[in-house]
Amino acid sequence: MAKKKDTTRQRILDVAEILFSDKGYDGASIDEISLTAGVNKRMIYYYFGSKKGLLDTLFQNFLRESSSMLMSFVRHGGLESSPDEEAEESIGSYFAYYEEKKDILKIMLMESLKEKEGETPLFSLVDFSSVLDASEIDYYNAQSGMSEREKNQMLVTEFFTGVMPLLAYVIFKEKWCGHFHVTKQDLERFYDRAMEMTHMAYHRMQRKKE
Amino acid sequence: MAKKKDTTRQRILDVAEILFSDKGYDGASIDEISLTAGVNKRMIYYYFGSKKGLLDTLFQNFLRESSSMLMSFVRHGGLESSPDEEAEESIGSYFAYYEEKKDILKIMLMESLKEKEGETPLFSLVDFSSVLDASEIDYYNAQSGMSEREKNQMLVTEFFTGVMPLLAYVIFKEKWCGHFHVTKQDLERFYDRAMEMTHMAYHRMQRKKE
Amino acid sequence: MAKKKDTTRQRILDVAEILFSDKGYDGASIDEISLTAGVNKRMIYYYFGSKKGLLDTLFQNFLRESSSMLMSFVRHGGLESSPDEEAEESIGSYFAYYEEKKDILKIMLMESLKEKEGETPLFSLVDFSSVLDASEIDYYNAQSGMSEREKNQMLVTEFFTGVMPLLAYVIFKEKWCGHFHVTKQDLERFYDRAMEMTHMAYHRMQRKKE
Amino acid sequence: MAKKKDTTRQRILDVAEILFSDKGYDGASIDEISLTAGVNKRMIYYYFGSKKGLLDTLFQNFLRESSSMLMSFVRHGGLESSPDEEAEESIGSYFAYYEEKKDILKIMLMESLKEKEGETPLFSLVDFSSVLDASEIDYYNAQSGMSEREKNQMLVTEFFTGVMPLLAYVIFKEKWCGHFHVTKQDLERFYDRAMEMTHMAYHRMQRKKE
DNA sequence: TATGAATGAGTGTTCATTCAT
DNA sequence: TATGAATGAACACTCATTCAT
Repeated sequence: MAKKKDTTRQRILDVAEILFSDKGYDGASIDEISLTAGVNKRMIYYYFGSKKGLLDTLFQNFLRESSSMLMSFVRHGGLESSPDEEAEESIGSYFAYYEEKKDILKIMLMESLKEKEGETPLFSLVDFSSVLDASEIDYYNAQSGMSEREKNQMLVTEFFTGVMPLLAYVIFKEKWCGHFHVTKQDLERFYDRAMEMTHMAYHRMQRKKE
Repeated sequence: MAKKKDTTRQRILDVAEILFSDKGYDGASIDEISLTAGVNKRMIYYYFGSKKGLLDTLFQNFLRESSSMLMSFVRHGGLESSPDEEAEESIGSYFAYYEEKKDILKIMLMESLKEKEGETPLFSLVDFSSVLDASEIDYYNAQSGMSEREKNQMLVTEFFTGVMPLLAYVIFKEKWCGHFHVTKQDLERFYDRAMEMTHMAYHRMQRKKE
Repeated sequence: MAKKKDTTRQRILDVAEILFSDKGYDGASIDEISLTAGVNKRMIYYYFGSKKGLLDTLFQNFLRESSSMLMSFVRHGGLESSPDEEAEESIGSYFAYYEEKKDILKIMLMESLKEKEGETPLFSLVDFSSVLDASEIDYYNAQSGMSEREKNQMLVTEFFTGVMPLLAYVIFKEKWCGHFHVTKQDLERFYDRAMEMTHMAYHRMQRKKE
Repeated sequence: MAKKKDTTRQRILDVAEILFSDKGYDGASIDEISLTAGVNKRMIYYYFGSKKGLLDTLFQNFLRESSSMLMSFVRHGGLESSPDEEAEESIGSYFAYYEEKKDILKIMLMESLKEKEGETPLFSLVDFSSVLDASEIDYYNAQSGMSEREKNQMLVTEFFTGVMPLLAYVIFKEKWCGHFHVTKQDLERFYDRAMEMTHMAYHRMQRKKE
């Protein structure tokens, strides 16, 4: 049914994701997006209202998709309550997901760096409060047995020593290989090892505590 | 060195650093920079040739300054060969330096995210080869007793699990506090603790090995 | 006459009258009209062919309505041949009619100000030739006993010192009250008095002559 | 001195006055103005900041010019305190001034018809409060011996039965001649006669009263 | 009667850069 | 060193109108 109908809209979204990621939101022009997508410029305004509306749609689509991942992660008690093998697997799926979504993640990082609005889209990657409703949060809090302080500590640790390195890795992978003359396979080994020795070591220790 | 002579030039540099940091290189216009700095637009071209030249000057000034820090770090054998207290101190000075230079660091991150040019200014933060000459590098390599592979592993670990978290912290500090409703002091404690449990734990282990 | 049939068409006309009056013909867009009227944009073209066609329909509807008023006015010999009380009453109905139709009158004034086309819709307010057929005009001319010159003088006097002040009054009423801080009631009294002392005084004198 | 310097700016103003008058503010585009004036489009923004700024400049220039006329009119006690011949002469100069400034007057009328902003530039034609300072107004009030109510009555009478007819006359003169097939000379006679019998008659009566 | 999708030309505005002095 | 004036190309966005169904 929605075949012919959605191609134009979807083609715009696909092209916008690539161009925003490559040149930044400001650097990519409506003209270039419409030209690359092979659609009339006006169609972007027909479907998304404005350039900002196009960006917001990209973000919302991503959040809708990724929220299920974040929710299942939270519901299963995070990494700490799982046995080592499960945790590894969970990490692996995160790794793959970030690889797949690197374009939109890069756009989110870029937009988060701007000073103007209070919005910092990147925080949505670790902020369940935006994806769970109040009752779920209460339930989770009760079950996890963590104080507010412990929860904040966990968020900070996850974001700055877990998410940010992974984000940087998927974004800078190619450039690093080119600059430092290493193969992709080697870089992946180095990165895995680095995370193993730092962030993963911390998670292992946390699990032992319990 | 001259005084009157440099005020115009320096004022341009100061304003450009702030505006590029706030709005991005593309987002800040020559008109706005000259207006904010209170100088004639033409002066920017007189001193820096182009908008790109202005950005390059900012980067070069930063690299000239920070290279001495990186060099002394390298010459003393990195963190591994130092006793714990010295290492702590060294880390502390890094922390303070990044705080102070957060504007230019943010610009470097932003520019590094762009796809077009091969340049990734952010890598200069860990790449001694750009700051040491060949003979020094040879000497350092011989002295450190590290294989090429070990050196690469170290670079990756430092960049992704050391530099990136710190960079993210100085850049997102204010925004994090606003979004998650924590005080600056608390966030700093959380961040310190996070780094302690991950990156610093790894450094401690490295030092023990030797 | 049909009911369901005319709602869409009529809704478009109603909205167009308001929006053209508020923002001018150029300032009001087809998009806004269709959105406000809650009808599909294409319907405007179905019913009126073009934006210009919509405007023309508004004008024609008004002229069809007002022509009967103008005709009865002319047939009864204008204000001059009536006794004072009838004249007063006639004036009063004009006043009320202009109040009621101020939106369309305002549009006619706006369009009359444009230079391009030869059309000056506002003139239709005093030009019986557009509303009477040739034989009626001949009959009227013979009966009134006015020369061509006297007729032209009368038209000029009516339009510039009768119609224009009334038009300006209904259009600028609200704005005048806001700007000069007078109540609507006071303004109406001032305006009535002004017309009494100028235009009405002239009509009284004309009646006395005969 | 200011010769070469002012040509571009002045040429823009001249062309804008004509095009705004012919096609309306919305109907005349920046492209057309710059093209007709033979200047680069950007120069309009260089000198006036925006299209609105260009319009405002036109209005301000007119007000600065005409304010002296309005002030001298007010200072000499209006028409009422002058002998008949002087009054006639004063009226004559008004007539000529409106003829000369008909373009800008037409723009002011057009803009006054728009609903949006509270501004009604046309009112400035009779509102001394915008052109005199407080002490002058007080002096004038004391001297004229008019009550607030009498002053308001006078403003209303002047605007609706004096200014509006004259405005309509200078704006619609050509179109009237074309539509009703009368010569310019005849129309002027008709108009003069109409004003003589209405507005001027009122002024004569006012003067007699005193 | 009705509609969602599509179009090309045009809107006001801003860009980094250069000219002449 | 400094400056006011000028430029062409690009920017995001809107216009009245038409297509296929």
